[in-house]
Amino acid sequence: MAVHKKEEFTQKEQELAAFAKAMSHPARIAILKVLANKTGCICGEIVEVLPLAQSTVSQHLKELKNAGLIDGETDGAKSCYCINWKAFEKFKNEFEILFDKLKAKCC
Amino acid sequence: MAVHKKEEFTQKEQELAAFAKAMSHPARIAILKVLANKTGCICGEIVEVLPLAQSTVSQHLKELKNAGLIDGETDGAKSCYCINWKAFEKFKNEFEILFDKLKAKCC
DNA sequence: ATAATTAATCGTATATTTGCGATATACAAT
DNA sequence: ATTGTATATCGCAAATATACGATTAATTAT
Repeated sequence: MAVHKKEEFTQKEQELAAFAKAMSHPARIAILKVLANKTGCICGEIVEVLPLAQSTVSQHLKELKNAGLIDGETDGAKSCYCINWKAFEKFKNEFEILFDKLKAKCC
Repeated sequence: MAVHKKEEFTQKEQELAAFAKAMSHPARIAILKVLANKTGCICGEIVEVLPLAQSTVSQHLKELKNAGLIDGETDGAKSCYCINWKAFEKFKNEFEILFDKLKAKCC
């Protein structure tokens, strides 16, 4: 795009969009699923279950972390990731504010 | 990307990702807001409230329609759009299946 | 019939995303 | 000390997304 126009929108709109963007790739959905289906955090096990190169998975993890959807800490060779449920709660609420309360008027 | 890898993921994962992708731009969130805040469908009025060129808005509308988030019909010069609430319901359900039922185990 | 209005589409420039191999880094095991 | 293992980062190529102006198509107003 020639110029960025994203700044022209409201904070909430940008937040929701950024959240959605983080979930806009099946690999990242798959990663979230793996994390959500386990209690607590996961160390390793993520690269193996995905049909992608290790570097690619690492990149997707980084994006999810940047977006705040997951927490992750690296101690040397190993690293652990887990879902940031608080962030999901926030997203869910905003999503509901946006739509649920208006559903009665549905066409 | 050199090769498409999206097909390697499950149908559900791809659906959720596609849905999220449609909402991954603040302009599209803003459009959905405008549509959601009115009863029924809206003819016109959309281009004026967005800080984007008419052609750009039209493109965003097309993407939302392709993703199934909105319905739209064009009769000549005018066109009308409205939210596809059924699609939103579906997304919301899948989203909840993915996360809500697991929240109890939260770390 | 002509002009004005509305909205989709085309062509194009630029930015971002996706993906991988290669490399780097950090620790663990031998 | 050397080797192995796990993961992050770099650099690149290809695909997609974003944005706009110009054009087109269809309708409405004059």
